[in-house]
Amino acid sequence: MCSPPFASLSYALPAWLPAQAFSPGTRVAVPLGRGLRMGIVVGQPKEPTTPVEFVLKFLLWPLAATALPEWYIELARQVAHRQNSHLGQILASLLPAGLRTTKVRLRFFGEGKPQEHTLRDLSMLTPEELTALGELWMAGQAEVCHSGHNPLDMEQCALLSDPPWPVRPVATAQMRMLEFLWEQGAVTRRKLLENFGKGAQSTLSTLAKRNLVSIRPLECALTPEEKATAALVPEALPQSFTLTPHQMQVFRPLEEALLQKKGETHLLFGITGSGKTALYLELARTALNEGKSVLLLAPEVALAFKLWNDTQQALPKAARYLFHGYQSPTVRENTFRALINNTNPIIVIGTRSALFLPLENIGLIVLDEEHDSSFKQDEGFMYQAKEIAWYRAGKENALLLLGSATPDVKTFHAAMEKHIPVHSLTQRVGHGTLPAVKLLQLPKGRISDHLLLDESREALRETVKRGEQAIILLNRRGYAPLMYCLHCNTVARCPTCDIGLAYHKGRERLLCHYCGYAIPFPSPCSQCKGMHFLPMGQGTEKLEEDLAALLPPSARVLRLDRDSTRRQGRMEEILHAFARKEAAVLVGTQMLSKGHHFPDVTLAIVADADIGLNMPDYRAAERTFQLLVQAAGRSGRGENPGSVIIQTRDMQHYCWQYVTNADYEGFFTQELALRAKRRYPPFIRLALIRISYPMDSPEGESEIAALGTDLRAKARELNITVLGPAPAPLPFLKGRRRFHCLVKAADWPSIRTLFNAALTLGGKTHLRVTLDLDPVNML
DNA sequence: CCTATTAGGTCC
DNA sequence: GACCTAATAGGT
Repeated sequence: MCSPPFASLSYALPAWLPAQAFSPGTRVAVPLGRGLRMGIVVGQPKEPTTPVEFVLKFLLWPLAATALPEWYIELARQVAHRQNSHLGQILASLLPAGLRTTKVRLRFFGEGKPQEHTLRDLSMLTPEELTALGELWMAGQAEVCHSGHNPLDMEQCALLSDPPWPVRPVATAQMRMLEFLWEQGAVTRRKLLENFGKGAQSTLSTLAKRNLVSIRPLECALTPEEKATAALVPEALPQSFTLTPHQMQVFRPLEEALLQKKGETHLLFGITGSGKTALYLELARTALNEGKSVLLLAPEVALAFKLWNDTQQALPKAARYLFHGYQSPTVRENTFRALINNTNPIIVIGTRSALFLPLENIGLIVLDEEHDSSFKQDEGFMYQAKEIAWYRAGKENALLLLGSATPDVKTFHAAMEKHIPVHSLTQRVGHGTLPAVKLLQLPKGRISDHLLLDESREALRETVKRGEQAIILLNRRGYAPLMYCLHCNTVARCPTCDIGLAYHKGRERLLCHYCGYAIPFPSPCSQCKGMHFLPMGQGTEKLEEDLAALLPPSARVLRLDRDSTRRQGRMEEILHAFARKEAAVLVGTQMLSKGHHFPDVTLAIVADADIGLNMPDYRAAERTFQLLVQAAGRSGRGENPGSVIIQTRDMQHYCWQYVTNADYEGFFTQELALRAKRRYPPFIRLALIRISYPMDSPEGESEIAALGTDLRAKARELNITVLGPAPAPLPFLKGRRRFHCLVKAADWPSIRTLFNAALTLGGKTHLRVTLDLDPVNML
């Protein structure tokens, strides 16, 4: 059952269709209660199990002639077990929306004109009539029509410009709709109208008339933006994918591992700019020649897109599919359908969700930038793509290749322990050498007007004067992270999260980065009605503004962060404009540190290197190291040598010496020693039990205490360490009070046992308790 | 005493 | 999630 109650229920095989029409994996319509539901046949017990306590209902009708492969159900079963959730729940989140609906019409081609039935119609027919239709179905004389042809579902609404929008402040309906689209991205017309109720249609058409919002038909393959970008690429990225002798040395053993089909995992440890992509593509070619399919995964859409374009160049004849979470449901559904029971060798390129496509006959799975935290989904149903990829590769006897310049400490530890073979690329392609790195001391305590130190500013001016490009990394979006009211000496805070509101100048809003709460700005202080505020600290928006004043007017500055890329296709536009040298400087958050290839960038500045270092997370140093090495790797990839400036308040931190020398192994050794001493992964298994209750619930506090006592008692029994429950680093969020329990154990099963115990002991309380194995986000 | 509202459980 | 039932509060 793929909608609540998500349970596995038993149904009787009907007389009107043979059993093979309902083989495992078939999507079926079944009666439930007095309605109809969509479900998936997960098995056929040979003999009736227990004596029947109730009368079974009949399966009504299959929703497709081809079933999902059995391994797919097994994969879902494994995931469900690990999450300890229902199989139906998992299947529901894996299947694209169109395959979960019962709103279909069945068309039967008998004698005379074809007859159409909805499922509700079918459930009213007599067994004799159904038998007649069953014969047509089995003879292939029937089809399933998805009634997605309603224009409401086929049109997509998207913003055409960034805020602030030229709308009168009194036009609240228009403003709300624009804000909604900004938050949600492109949505179907139905979704938009459902969210705004009556009058929405006229608001929408006004916005469309004023060219603020576009209404376009949904495309079935690529969105218009994607097509435009794909067409742009050859001129923007003239890259060669012929392997150098150095790359060949690494390619041979990997090729051999691929051909042996033993389901092995290998690590490709190659410095930034060493041409890992060329190796992936050459291996993909090998796999295709073997008649095997290939799955190429990147941590985020922009990088998946880059791989997509690279594949186009290197393997123009291969059948390819792009798949990621920002595609429209229709596009994703089409890809999903096309892959069911496909046996031809094809390449699928995408983000982590592409792992759950029903792609078969896989010879190679690549996880590029394997250390990236985006490979873990940490909301909804949580999974680590690396584990799923490992499972899939094992089942398919495919080669799983993990690639990174800064591997996950856990992966590298496994490699050092000889569990995974490592292949190193130690030279940059072409003339590129690794950039020289310089550390600069930021003044302690005092908040200065300018984020960039004189030396950084000078280096920036020089770079621009030479006609080269620079990138500046600042991991803080918005204009200012805090707004200080000069009248009552307080900071504007989010009412539900108690976090300082960040000022976003372009949007003319103060907003909470954790729950999305937004208020217009300027507006009077909520405490004292004062109108005088002092922005504190600097975000990317402010930096962009300062740079415009610092540099000659001819040197344009572009900004890449979550705000500037909200509109569909904007990220590609910005990256391509920068690649085409339409701007001299690109300012951005960590988005810009990842994988992009700009040959003319010779300077990378990390404006505030300490931001990530002070996070309450045992991986803070690892993350910072990875981020900085990746960012540094953007510099000096072309003919000219590059340099990197890192501004920090804490010159003494052990992280920096390894960053300046790009010494991964040195960092690894020190980090590992620290983790062994402090008992952190990879030496133990770490999990986080998140507990929260509504702020207005008076029972919460005592219930937490009771649960804590139970947990610790159970933990002693299982020989597990439990710390807490303690208030979470963000103690209030979205109107809930939040607590954490940090769990350290020797293995995963005992943690799961503990958690299940906690759930039953907790029983019916006001608490919401969730388990996060190997948490990525510790806030 | 009757009806409107709601919390809780079941669906095969 | 949708729907049914039992329990409860509020009104006549």
